[in-house]
Amino acid sequence: MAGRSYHHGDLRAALLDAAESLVRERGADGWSLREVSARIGVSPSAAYHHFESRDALVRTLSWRVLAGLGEQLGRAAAHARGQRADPQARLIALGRAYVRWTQRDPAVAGLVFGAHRGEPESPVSPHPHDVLVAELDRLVDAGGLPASSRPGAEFVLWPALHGLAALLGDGMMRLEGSRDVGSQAERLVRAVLTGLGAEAPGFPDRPRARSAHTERAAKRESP
Amino acid sequence: MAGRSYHHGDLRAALLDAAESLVRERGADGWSLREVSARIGVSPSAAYHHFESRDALVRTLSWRVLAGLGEQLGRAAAHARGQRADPQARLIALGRAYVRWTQRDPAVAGLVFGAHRGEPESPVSPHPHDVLVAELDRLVDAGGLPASSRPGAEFVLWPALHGLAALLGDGMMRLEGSRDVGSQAERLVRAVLTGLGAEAPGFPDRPRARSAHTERAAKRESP
DNA sequence: GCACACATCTGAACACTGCTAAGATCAAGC
DNA sequence: GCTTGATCTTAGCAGTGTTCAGATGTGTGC
Repeated sequence: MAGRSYHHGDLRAALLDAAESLVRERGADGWSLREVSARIGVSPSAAYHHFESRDALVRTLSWRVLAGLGEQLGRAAAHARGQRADPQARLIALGRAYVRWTQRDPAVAGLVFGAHRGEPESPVSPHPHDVLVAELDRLVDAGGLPASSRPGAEFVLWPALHGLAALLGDGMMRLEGSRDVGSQAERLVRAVLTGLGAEAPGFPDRPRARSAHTERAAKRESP
Repeated sequence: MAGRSYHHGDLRAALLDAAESLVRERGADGWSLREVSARIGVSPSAAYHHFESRDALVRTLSWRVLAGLGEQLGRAAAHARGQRADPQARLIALGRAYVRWTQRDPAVAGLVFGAHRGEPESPVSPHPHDVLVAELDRLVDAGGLPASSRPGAEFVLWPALHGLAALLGDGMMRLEGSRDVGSQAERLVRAVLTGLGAEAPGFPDRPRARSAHTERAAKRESP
């Protein structure tokens, strides 16, 4: 579109797309910026008018992917079956979707997991973490988790799910057959939720944890 | 030692040491093989007589680090206080040690977590995963976990701990104050263990998971 | 309809990387 | 004391991220 001669219609998006394809084809690190440019038919230095550096491109791409994952998780939770009978059903569906995503796209997942080294600034919306937080709140409202266990619960369930996804994604842990992945996620979510629910009301000095994302969001709302 | 003129006494170990220092100083990716060689005072190509490639060096280093972590975790579990009163104390100590390690050495941890992409062959001993498995078995023996919940329990607790370590390590999750990290690990371990313990004996189609490490070990024992 | 300003992209170059191949240097065994 | 083999070096290749001066368009005000 928009003619392909000198000015490329939307080079920024094209770069991100090409990079994502390359990641999928050759792994999180098996590609170069020059290759991305060449695939689009543009000079190697063109990318620098849209991204500060290669790292910046990777970061931006990973934001895009993360937002897409957030939407997926939200949909998965919304369409969870059996919510009536089982209040945990929505979070289980979320967990299954998270883990399945890692397995469907291990290279992209690896890129995302490795791209956020200490840089909390991320305009990701909806952030997967936020989706999980919302579902935990909803679980409390539905009576599936005692309110006394709620504070900081996301900092138990989120790491658990993330760890499962990460280990499955980079091949450090393997399951037999593709259906088992979901079952494993379900077992993990169930165990964590019932474990949290069984906590004594005044659990020993509950730590106040904050995700980098939440931190940013909080800062934006109260300037 | 052994003269420093032409033949370097133990270049292989020296390379690993220098690489580890560089990782600690500049992050998991902020260094080059040439820099490692230069730091030792050796030509850039010397490393190739001891490692097939840069990746091979990284892999070997991460094995070494992982084995060290395994030992740390074993010691932490062994020296856990309050085992008498609380059968979960050993695993909690292990969890605390795991998470504290990530936080003490985030760059090295990042290297280790990112180095095992699909390559399960790892002569790591004692592997952290094995230490955790042994502690779970011991917990069952001590009556702290029903035997019916034991199968595959490591594939719930291990991801949970790993996720917490990974998120804390790369800055995607932050805790306030250094003591809180341990408390968070404790809460997570407790929740997972009591959650697993509360499972109905015939939990829905318990998946058979295998870690890459266990797989290798099993293969070695039954050829 | 035209000149100008601006965003966009190119070409050439720099310093650096992982890696290879051929040869120099040393230690040890006959 | 010579030879063998391991160990390290020198030189160089192809490819990388990044920069910068300049070419090429696109749109705006006249």
